Amino acid sequence: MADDELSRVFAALADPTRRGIVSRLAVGDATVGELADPYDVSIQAVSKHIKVLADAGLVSQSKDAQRRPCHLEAEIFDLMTKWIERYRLQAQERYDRLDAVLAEMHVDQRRADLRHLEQGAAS
Amino acid sequence: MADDELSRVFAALADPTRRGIVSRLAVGDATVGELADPYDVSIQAVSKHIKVLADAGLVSQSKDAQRRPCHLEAEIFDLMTKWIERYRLQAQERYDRLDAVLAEMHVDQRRADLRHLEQGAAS
DNA sequence: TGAGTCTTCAACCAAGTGGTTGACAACGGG
DNA sequence: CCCGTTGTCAACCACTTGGTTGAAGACTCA
Repeated sequence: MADDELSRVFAALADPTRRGIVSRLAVGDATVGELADPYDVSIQAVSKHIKVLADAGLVSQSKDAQRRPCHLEAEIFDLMTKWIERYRLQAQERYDRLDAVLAEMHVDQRRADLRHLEQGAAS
Repeated sequence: MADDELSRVFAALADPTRRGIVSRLAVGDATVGELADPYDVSIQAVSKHIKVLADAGLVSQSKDAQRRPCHLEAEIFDLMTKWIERYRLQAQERYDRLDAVLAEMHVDQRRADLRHLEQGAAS
């Protein structure tokens, strides 16, 4: 994986455990232990997942005694959404233009049919 | 990487070369060779990238003699967008509620200040 | 048919990923 | 001050990934 930001964000979300952590954090902040609870992997593994999310800018951690409450950084989603929307819309416009071309072809075809009918009637 | 669809889509886009291919395809369909042209990796590597995108449902390929024109399947973007929006909005609402709470605290603080002032004036 | 073009398949390799266990740092409550 | 709790770091392992090269399949054209 390349180390640019967009790559890190997509890669971070390409794992169901990490997406689960994100969806849990959308409800509210939580400690590493709380986040690890639903999963049957070690707490160290979850700690690593959180590090990946933090490196991607999706999550931040603060200090509360020996606890490290995790917080979802929702702004970073915009980066993804913008990238996605750019190409989704671009592709959509292309399809719309294609539809327009096809519609125009149908009009032309109808005109040709009409001419053909007229010629047939004349002969 | 887990093999569920959302994971495949995110993982597919977690690579700058594959995002480049997607952005090229948003302009219009292209053959494997055309897609490989801008990159200084082998055509086989690009063919593999296209396979990853196809397995994620982001790209489809048709047949034109020995060519395999690639086509962007924009609908699959909706899957991601929906996932992202769900948690982005959920988090946003939470922040809005927090803002409301903070605003209310400020109001309470102003009331307390006011009482304090009144008491100070009375004493 | 035979040469040339476009693409994929197969085998291989270095580097990265997600998991483990063990050690340890940091902190709060008896 | 020690002990339990919380979390990270380090080393290791199996597996995946992104790249390579070489061969072969599928097709066109002379």
